[in-house]
Amino acid sequence: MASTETVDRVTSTDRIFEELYARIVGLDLLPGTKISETDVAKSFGYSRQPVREAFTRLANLNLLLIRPQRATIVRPFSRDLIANARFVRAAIELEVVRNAAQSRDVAVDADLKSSLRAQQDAIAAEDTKAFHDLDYDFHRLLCLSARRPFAFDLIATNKAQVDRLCVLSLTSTEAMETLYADHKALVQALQEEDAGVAELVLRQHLNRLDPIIDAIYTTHRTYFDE
Amino acid sequence: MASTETVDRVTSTDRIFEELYARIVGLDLLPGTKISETDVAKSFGYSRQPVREAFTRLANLNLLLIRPQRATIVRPFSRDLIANARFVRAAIELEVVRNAAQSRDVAVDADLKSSLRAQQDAIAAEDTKAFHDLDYDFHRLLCLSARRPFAFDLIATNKAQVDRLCVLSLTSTEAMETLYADHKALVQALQEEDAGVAELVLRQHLNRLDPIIDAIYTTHRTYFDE
DNA sequence: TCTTGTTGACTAGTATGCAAGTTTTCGTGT
DNA sequence: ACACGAAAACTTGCATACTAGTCAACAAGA
Repeated sequence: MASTETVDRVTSTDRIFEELYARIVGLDLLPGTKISETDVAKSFGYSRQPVREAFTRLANLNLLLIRPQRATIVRPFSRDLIANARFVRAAIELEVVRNAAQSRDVAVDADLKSSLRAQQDAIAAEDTKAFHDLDYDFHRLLCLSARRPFAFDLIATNKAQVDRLCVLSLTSTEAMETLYADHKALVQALQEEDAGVAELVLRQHLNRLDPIIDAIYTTHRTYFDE
Repeated sequence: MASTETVDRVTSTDRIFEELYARIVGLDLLPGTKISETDVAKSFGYSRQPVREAFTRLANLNLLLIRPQRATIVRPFSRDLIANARFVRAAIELEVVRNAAQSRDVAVDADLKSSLRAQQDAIAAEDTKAFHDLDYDFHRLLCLSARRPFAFDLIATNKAQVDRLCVLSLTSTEAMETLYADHKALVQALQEEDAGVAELVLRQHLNRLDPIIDAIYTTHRTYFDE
């Protein structure tokens, strides 16, 4: 989770963390699921120790809930935590686009444009998975454009909280087109160095999650902790 | 570091973490200092295990640098990391005051006012330590006022990176008065629900660190990793 | 004197066993 | 049948031993 700048060396802990992270965010492991250090250790063929360290990392990301002497569970959704994650992501990304609008790294412009084209292709192919990946990359490029690459780590962390929820909601073609339009408008605002418009577009973009999250809350309340 | 909402139970890891955290941020442990799991374990009377877990927590906060099979050191200052921490803190806190200006929890107003008065007292007494604590509390109150208490966790985390640096710079009475004036102007802007002014005041407030950090960089370059 | 190779004292990563506390199960008494 | 209590089967927290890799000191050679 971007704590060390160099790759150094991949440890058992890293492998276990990556695997569990993907399974939790991909809802392969549902919220509330009990998950035992011993069991995971057996299934991976490692001892409890690296599993334990992977668990603490995941708990730091609010993906696991570890309680002394009690079973560790995949953290249920929490409207508070989701609101917090969205707040943080919005705060960071808004400052990113404000910075980008004022002093942009034009070397990234080509990548942004090419990302937009690829997004169009994904929409034409109705490939929601590809579009999701491109969306991830687009927001990463925004941070690069503002010369704040590190900022994307925080955005990604908080995005994961919400993404885990949104797996429950199928993305329609119209939704993708809306998001694409936002992206396009955002790039244009940045090129025109109009921080005000960029901020407005981004706020609207991020707020599009509101109805989706509300809908999931009503249909999947069992996965929430409230 | 606000990963679990309930207090649950204080573990050995918690105690070691708290102690080391205070010593690192207070510069009792200087940047670059080698710090061994075994030695710390001995001095605390625990085994390596809880020390190890405390270390990983501190590494997550960018206060320690852990490298496989190499000595763990107190993380040297890094202008990049400091810039990052300041960026994140600014982004969060700006969004906090914008929210506060639009819909404020008036129940916190009394606390803000009383904090301002206490700050005046600390200045009169030339008590920099007390003022620093009050400053910490003031910014916490701002988050409460915006109904975003959790946001302060992130602010505090990133503030710590910078605070660790600023211990090297003695706070003068004039500096305190400037900061106090900022605080006062900020509260007034919030009461007038003027988000624009509040944002400007806060940006200026946070930017007052610029010359201080530059000065420390020139005078204490040995503590930096560049 | 300077360079280089070897050796030994470090380091963190991992495995495993025990302790302390929680949850579940199941049998007993009403 | 139901309530209750004891015990067994879990859980994580912590201690300790071992492994593999890094670094520093020092001796031998140029």
